[in-house]
Amino acid sequence: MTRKRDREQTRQELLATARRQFARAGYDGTSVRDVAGAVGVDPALVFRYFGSKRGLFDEAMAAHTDAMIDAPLEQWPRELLGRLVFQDWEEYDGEHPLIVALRSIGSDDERDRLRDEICAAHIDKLADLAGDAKDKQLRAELFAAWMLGLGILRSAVRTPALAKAEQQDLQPHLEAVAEAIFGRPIPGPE
Amino acid sequence: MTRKRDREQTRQELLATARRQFARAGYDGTSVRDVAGAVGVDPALVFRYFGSKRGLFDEAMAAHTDAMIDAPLEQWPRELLGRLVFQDWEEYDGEHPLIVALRSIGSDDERDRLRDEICAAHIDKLADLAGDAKDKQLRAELFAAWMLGLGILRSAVRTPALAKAEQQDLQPHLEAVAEAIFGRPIPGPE
Amino acid sequence: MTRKRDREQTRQELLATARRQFARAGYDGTSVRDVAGAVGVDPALVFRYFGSKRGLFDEAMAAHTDAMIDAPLEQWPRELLGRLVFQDWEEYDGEHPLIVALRSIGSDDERDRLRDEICAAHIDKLADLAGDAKDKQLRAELFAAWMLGLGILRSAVRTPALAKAEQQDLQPHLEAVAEAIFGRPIPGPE
Amino acid sequence: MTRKRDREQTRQELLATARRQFARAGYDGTSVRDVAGAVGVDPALVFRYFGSKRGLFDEAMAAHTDAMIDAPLEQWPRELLGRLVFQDWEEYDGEHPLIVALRSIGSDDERDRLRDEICAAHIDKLADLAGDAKDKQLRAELFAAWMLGLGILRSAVRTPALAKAEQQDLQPHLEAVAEAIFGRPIPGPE
DNA sequence: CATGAATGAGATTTCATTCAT
DNA sequence: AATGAATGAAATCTCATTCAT
Repeated sequence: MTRKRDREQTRQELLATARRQFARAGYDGTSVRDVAGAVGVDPALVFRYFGSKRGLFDEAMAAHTDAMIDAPLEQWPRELLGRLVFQDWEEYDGEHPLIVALRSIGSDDERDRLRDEICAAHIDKLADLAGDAKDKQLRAELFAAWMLGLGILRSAVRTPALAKAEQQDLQPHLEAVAEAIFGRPIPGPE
Repeated sequence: MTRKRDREQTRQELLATARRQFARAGYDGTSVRDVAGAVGVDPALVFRYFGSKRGLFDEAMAAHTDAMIDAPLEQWPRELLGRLVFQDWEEYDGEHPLIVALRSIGSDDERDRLRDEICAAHIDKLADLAGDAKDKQLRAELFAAWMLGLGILRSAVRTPALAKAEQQDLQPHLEAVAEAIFGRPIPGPE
Repeated sequence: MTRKRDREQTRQELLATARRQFARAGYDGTSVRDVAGAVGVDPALVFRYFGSKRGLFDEAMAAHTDAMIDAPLEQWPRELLGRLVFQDWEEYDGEHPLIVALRSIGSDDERDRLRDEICAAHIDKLADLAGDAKDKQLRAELFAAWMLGLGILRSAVRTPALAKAEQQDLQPHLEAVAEAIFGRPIPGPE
Repeated sequence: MTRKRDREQTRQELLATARRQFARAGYDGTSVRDVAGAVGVDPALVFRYFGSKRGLFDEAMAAHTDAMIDAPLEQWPRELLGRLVFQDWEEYDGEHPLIVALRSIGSDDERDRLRDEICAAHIDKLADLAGDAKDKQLRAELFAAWMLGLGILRSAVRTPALAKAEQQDLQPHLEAVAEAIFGRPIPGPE
């Protein structure tokens, strides 16, 4: 009955389970007991490894934010569409991690941290697509807003058309909207 | 010494306070005690009036979903922009009620209810703007996604450019994107 | 099975029980569960009434510090001997409350508070007995130290002779020591 | 990378650290983890070496009770004053070990053990100073009480005058009180 | 022998909620 | 109809301690 004594493996299992549970039920709706129980270890272990419930949450959510986009600027829109909207996020129980983060904001500090992360990771780079328009930043945010909205409607609200759409169904619309927002054509896949 | 014995007034005060608190701290972050305390009544009253904490939440959030848009079809985009993005939502402590709802989803049933509400109130009508395109519903959802994303970025994430933008700053972008999505020009204000 | 609903009575029972338990087992050795259980109420009630475990402790211990000595200066030594040494402290399970307090110091702040209380309640007044000697304060502390030591040896350590001594057995020694410390005779009971 | 493998050295370090921590924070306020951590070893080692937390405590506290006073009877009062009151107890973080012991009494057995230790080490011998008075034992306890009280007031409560007094400031008072208690002059130094 | 992964019990505290008055 | 005393469940977290490695 006693678990295999493999720290790293146990840690990873806890993180994976935490991701799913936090995604499904939100921060407050998930208890450390739940997570530990699902993995089959004692809740105390969670505190040993992650210090606190929040520590577990942060580490679980941070896991997949790292990966930077490494594509040429022109392909960012399509890349973001793929990443922010058409991932299946099965690790997060089909829930969009940004929404999980959004749902789990519990203080202004956390809100600020989330904003800074989103800006740094997604928005700032987009501004370059607007050339030297005076409202570059705004345009970037307009586009990011669309991505975010699409992600939410598709994965959280599960609106009928978006829920069953595939990425290629959106490709023409993507190009049209990107051109409308950035004021110049953004080439699609050649 | 005892409170004004005006049942209806107390109910309304409880709802108004609940709206603010739920918006600020989320469902789990708000306690019945907080709400009752802020109004100056006994928590037990909340249960007499609303049955349960969830009952209070539902009634508080439902209060302002009613108001239907009563404008000609062509003005829906602008109307929605005003309603979903550029409201100040002071009743909700500056927080977008859709986000409050989103943050408070605690079960699949609640998710379904939220979806149906959003579709009925905002999306279905938009589809008519797409004329007889075969992906009318999708286009409507694409546009709704943008609105939603804008609202979230502006009021919840508080992204810099959007946070200080005024509705008129977005008007040209609104027209461009609407045309891109619906495939035909949507006239701006006269 | 449900308790009589008398707030004040319940409060007093909790305080009385808390006094005994804290005295017997010290602050850390006593759990809120224990106290509430002994009174037959739910632990949550303790928090409702006293805010925290510390709140319960403080109120329980403060209960009997108030009573000020209202005797002429010359009778202070005998009075203190009665109060600090020859009380039976049955409310505190036979334990000297100062020792309970001493045992329960958990931080420097608490130490400081205890010192100030002891000085204000017992020591400062004693200084007047030393007339205008330049080390009045020191003499007062020397005498207070004796009282304290007697109380501890009698009630906490339960040293054989002191444990079974009566106040009158100490009276001659009290007079001798008081005179030795304050440099002048302190009249006994006439 | 692994610690110096000197069992005895590690034991001593653990004991020294334990003394300080127990003195500073009390028995309950000190965790095995703290002690082991401060020494840089694994907590499990503490259990190997000392069996239990209580075992560590007992051994740490017993360490310095041994040293017997090896002076002529007449010099005991002054000797005790030096030992019980004017030690700096730096090993115990400035805290009087008797108080540490007092604070850490957790059961009646422990209380009994402490009493026997105190009597054997300090009180019994003092009785001889009272000559053949019929209340020799009581007088010895009265004097010991004073020492104890002084120690507590000086090191635990940190009463102002005592906290900054030096041993020589107390010498005349010591002689006066000793004479008052034992009924005969006790010669001072030299 | 020593390590450290893992445990189980228990502590304080907070909440939604019920029920006697 | 309204109050507030009381409850029971659950949550986070800490500790002493054990046991496989």
